[in-house]
Amino acid sequence: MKAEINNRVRLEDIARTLKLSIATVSRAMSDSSRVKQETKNKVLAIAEEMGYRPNQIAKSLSSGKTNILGVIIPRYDEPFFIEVCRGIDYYARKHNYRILISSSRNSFNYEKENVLAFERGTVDGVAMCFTHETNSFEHVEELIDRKMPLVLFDNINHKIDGAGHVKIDDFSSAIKAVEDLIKHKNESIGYIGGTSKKSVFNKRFDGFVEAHKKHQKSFKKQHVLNCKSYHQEHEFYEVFNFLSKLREMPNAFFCSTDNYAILCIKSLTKLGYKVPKDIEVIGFGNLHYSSMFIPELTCVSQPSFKMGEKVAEMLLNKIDNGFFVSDVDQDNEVVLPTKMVYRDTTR
Amino acid sequence: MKAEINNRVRLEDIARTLKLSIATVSRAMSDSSRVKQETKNKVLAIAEEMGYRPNQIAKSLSSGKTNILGVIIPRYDEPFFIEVCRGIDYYARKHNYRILISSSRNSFNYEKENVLAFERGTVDGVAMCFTHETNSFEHVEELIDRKMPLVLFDNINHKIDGAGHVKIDDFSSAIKAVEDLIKHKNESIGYIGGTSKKSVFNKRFDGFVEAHKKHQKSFKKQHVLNCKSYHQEHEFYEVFNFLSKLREMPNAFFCSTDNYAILCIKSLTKLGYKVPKDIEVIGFGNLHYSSMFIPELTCVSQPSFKMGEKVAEMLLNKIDNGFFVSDVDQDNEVVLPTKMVYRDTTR
DNA sequence: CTGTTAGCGCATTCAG
DNA sequence: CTGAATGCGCTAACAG
Repeated sequence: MKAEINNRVRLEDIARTLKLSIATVSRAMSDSSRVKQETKNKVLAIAEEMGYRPNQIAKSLSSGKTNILGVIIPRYDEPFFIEVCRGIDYYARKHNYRILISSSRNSFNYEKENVLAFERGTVDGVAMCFTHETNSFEHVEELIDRKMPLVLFDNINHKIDGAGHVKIDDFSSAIKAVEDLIKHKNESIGYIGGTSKKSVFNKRFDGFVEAHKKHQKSFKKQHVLNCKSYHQEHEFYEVFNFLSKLREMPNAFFCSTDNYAILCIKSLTKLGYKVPKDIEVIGFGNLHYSSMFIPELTCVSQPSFKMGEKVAEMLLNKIDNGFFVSDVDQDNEVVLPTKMVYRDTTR
Repeated sequence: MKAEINNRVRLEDIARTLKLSIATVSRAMSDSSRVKQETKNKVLAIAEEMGYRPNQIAKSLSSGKTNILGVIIPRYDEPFFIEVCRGIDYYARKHNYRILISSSRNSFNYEKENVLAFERGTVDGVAMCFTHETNSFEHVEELIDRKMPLVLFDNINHKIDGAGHVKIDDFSSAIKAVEDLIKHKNESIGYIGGTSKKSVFNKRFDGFVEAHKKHQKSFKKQHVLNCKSYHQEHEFYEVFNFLSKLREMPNAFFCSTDNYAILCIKSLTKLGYKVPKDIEVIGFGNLHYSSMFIPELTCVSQPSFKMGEKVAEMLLNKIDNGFFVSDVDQDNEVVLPTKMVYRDTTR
């Protein structure tokens, strides 16, 4: 009756036509060893015939599992985050999980809203990356209090007790890159990066500073730009404006993302400089399009996809093996290696 | 008791502490007019205090609504699809829906699997774009049979009865672009595009042909490439290889995506040609990074974000107003306008 | 091996 | 305005 109304076949319908109990049908569907093979076959056959689709919602309510991972990213339109999502998705689906992505639209308020949404029982665990605005952590601590498995990645400025952490060593990676620039006999090196509110950028800048220290070099404050804009166009103007006003141009630039490197190169080109002949540029990230750019970008390569896989692995571990356990490591932290990729924007 | 086990506060817990019935608490939570304001206040206050979070799963099972839209895209790593998702998400969240994105990884089998997953009651409607492999439509017809609101977008090679359709006019857009190239007095024009299995590409190619016809021009078969590769690198080699083997180079290229345009320009540059001085290039799509490329890309601008919004609008219409209804239009089809964006790869 | 029963947490009749 | 009872579709404990 009901089945005819909403056109959905239920276990009950199968049970009735087969003159079995719902329990048996349910067990047959989940291939329980406590059901005769013959019965299983019959159930499966009729289920197929009737076009049965298990109701995932009912299943979840009953079992307490949704097989969905919540993923919170600061924004959609940054290929890095999409790559991480791809990695999470890749690992998750191998293990019969799906992912539900929520963008925080670069806003702390949206981030909190996203966390709240995931407290409503729709996901079995949460993977998230903080926005640049995020400066307090009650929302994620609450997640932990509620025993929600949680793994943080990328922009981690604060270690959360009980959560997993997946990141790269931004500091060392930046040192490595800037050292290359120093070794290339560049007299002065500039830095162009994103908002200083974002810890990954700060760490990359710290690496920039450290590399100079290490080699007893100095850099000029006026060669450092922390962009405040958020949209591609505004960012471009900010970078272009900064560069066009420089009295003396550095011999090289270290940029905290590939995108800034591209904006930098674009601006330099407009200003009549040749990259890398006049000025070398190194980016950070190694997105797909970085190698498509002309000239092809030299950069620190960040394992975005692998980061996603690792995040998913830790998360599923927490989900399966209980809350505070992490087989991945004991610190609840994984630091992924980066590597330099030399292409055409360095000599 | 239970509440203490899984640490979740339920309506029952609130009801007990307030000496009210579950029903009243439930009504208070949904701001029913059938509850005294005073009671509502008390309920809301105590709910807040106890840290109540409604169980969305239970809610869904009971109400038959999940407030989730399923979105199936061919792949994650194509910015166009992410833009569409952003648009869907933007509209959806304004209306209290969330989206669950599933990638088909360019495979028809995965696509079918994704559809199947959405038949399990986790979503209220489905928005989808076919992969290039998709050549039969039983899976979506089944979705329709099961009364699942469905909206197709972008790569539509087959109109599905009962589904909504959102697309652009690939044919006319291509004609427009190629006409520009013809008007620029280019003697011969080449075409570089993606797999001929994808209808959008075919339509763009048809437009290429039509523009020639319209102006009594002809083009050479050897100036046409339908790429078969799928990964950026392979694609690059395929394009480069194609171009390097041409005996005579056309004066311009029309490319079926921005990405092919970039690969084309990159290859031409490597081969010693100047764009646009020697050869003009027009792309299709207008992704964010198209304007960051050097030289900035001239292209057909496709309203990706808006397409997403429209998709969500149609889908929510179908969900709210019943299955076969669509307030948007009567044909269950929306064709979004494109426009030419002139930048630096044309003269 | 199979059936009976009792929830999962909430919404929603139907009573009052 | 509030409460008691039923059911959403499935799982799982218990019984046989």
